[in-house]
Amino acid sequence: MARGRKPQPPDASRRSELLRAAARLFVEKGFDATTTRDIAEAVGMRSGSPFYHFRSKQELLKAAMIGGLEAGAERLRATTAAIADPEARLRAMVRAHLGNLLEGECPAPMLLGETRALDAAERAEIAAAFDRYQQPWQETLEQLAAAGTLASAAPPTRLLLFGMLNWTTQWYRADGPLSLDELAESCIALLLGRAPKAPGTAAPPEASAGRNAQRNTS
Amino acid sequence: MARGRKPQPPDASRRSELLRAAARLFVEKGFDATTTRDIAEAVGMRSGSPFYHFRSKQELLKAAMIGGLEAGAERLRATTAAIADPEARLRAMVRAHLGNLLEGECPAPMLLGETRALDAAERAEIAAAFDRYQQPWQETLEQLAAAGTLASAAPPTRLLLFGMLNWTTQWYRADGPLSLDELAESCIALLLGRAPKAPGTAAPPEASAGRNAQRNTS
DNA sequence: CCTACCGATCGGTAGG
DNA sequence: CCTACCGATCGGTAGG
Repeated sequence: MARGRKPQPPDASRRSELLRAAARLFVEKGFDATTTRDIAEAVGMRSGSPFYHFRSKQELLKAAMIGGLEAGAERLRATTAAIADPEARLRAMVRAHLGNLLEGECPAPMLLGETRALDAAERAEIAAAFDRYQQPWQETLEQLAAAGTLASAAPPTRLLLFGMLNWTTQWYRADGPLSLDELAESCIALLLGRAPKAPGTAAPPEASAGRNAQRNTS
Repeated sequence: MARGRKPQPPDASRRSELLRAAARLFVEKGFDATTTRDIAEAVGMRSGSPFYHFRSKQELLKAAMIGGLEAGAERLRATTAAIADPEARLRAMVRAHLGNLLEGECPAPMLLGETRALDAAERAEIAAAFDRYQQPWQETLEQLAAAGTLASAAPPTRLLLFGMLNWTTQWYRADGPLSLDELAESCIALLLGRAPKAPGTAAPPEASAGRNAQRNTS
């Protein structure tokens, strides 16, 4: 009787520890700037040992992205499937996606740019995982368009929405003045053409007094 | 009489050749994956020569970003300043920004993530250049909000809009079915809560038949 | 999973 | 701006 939790060949838990450490480091420092030694050290291994679990650094990235996307998709489905009203469902999806993104649960979209380092076949696998993640979104957008709540659900809409959401990783700070709930509400408001209704989001129109409070990059 | 076009110390044209090559390569392959040898070769120099013009690889990145942002801001101002109607002005700004971004004129926002490689002082300089680029946007958004055309111009609005626009670099393909003008129109439509009015943007609500035509990543 | 190590590459510099 | 080069780092492997 070994001490593993589940009966699996080498040591499945070490493998997923490596994956989580790799994902975190890739987000923090980028794929190229993260060394396999960094990853090994983060889980208490020696420099050569990650290669016992993964053939290459690229495979670590691929596995981390696909794993993260699938976990995120599952979380999305779980918090969303039971909601019948499309607007309420979209609100929950936006909130869940921002959580995936900004609370460290599924930073995969932040790593999209790093797939440059992968070859075509690996990129295709990742693109398929992204497709699965996006599936429920298009459906909900079309329901909203059919109900007249959303002006258009033509293809660019979903991609522009993801842009709005995913770009938050470039400027949102958890210690800033905006909570995740308020941010989600702002996204919905912009998308549906309404003023945000959550408390505290609004600021007097003249605002400014030192530009904006949020960290200010593009 | 030397053969330079302008009377400047070392050789100003070689310097800007290096900057343009560096910007292009950094966008293509990322900062870390681009070697100073790549950059040298792109302008026909030997491996050590870029360091005659720039102290370090980091300085190349910093100069390329700031130069690109200032050129882009100038282009934005030029195509925009004379337009009095705020909605028409925003439309022109969106179109100009997408041109900066996607037609290779000012890829600086695509390099935002690469500033990880820089130290705090360099990042601050770049943030200041981004601020200057964003200045005219906030004003126009506030005019639109005051006129009731836009639901809210509170701080997140501008950042969410930039997200929508900047993320297009992750999925837009010039050889796809969507022209830049149509894309700009889609952005405006989403922002102002209207159906896109340009020709060809719309697709029958059921669309699909193989997911979407645009390259499909988050 | 560790020890020991290799081959290649890279940013940067000396010295013209 | 070139030649020649250094020191350091890095992904990956052999061989247990």
